[in-house]
Amino acid sequence: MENKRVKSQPKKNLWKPEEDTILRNYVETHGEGNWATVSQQSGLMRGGKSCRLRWKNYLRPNIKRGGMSQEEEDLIIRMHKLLGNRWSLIAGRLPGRTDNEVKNYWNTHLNKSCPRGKRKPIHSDEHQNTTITEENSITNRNNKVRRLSNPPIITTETQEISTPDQRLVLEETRKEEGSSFIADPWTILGDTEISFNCDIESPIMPVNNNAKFVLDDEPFIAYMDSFLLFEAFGCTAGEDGYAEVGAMQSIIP
DNA sequence: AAGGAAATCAACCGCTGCCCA
DNA sequence: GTGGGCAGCGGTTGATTTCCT
Repeated sequence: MENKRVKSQPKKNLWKPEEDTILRNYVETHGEGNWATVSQQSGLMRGGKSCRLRWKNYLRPNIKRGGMSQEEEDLIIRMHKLLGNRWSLIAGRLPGRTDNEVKNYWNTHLNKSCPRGKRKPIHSDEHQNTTITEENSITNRNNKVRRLSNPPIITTETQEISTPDQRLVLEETRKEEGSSFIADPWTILGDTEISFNCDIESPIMPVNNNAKFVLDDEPFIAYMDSFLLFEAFGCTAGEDGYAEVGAMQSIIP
């Protein structure tokens, strides 16, 4: 079976090792970008898009291949719940993973209402421990069910985080990027009700409020986090530059 | 062993947004 | 202001692999 691909001439334009070498050498010499001219200058009979995709998804340094870890899978699930099919943003939270890979992984491993099939899962032991048990919940290794969506609760002073999952995502972001809340803006109100004070200080939208969100490492990621945070919670900049809170219902089904 | 069904994933396609002249 | 070129993104396709009967 292994040799099928070798024996039969592929109809699709799969990349050959020599093409990979040419492209890799070209990019290492000239740098990324100008994909439209790569094919002409390198001699590759490929379109710019194809070259860009091949480089981005397979040849780029630090690309991580192989099965997703439990942590990565968890993160994908949570990020997808929060962001939807924004694969590039989700992949941005997974070092070494590409949007294409994340998308494929979601479609083949995670986006199944009724998991079944003849094949063994790639990580059968992991899938055994993490399964989507119903539409809005996840069972983790410890067999604890985490609810993924609850009706949002809005108060006048603070915005409620409708799901503990949303807090997990943002807390993980904080941990991973070395960001720090000067004062924890989160307030747990009950089992599933968590309050978040949306007065946030960030590199792109400084405000001087009681709860400050400071991202001091990796400016780009911090920028993205700020963006995500503001986008996710419907924050917009007010006239005075202060963050204003929009309707959270708009992002929560 | 053979054939069919299902799963996987690399690659392509089309659309959108940004940049620059 | 606008039109062309390019990069990036998400959706889709289809070849290949794997499993079951």
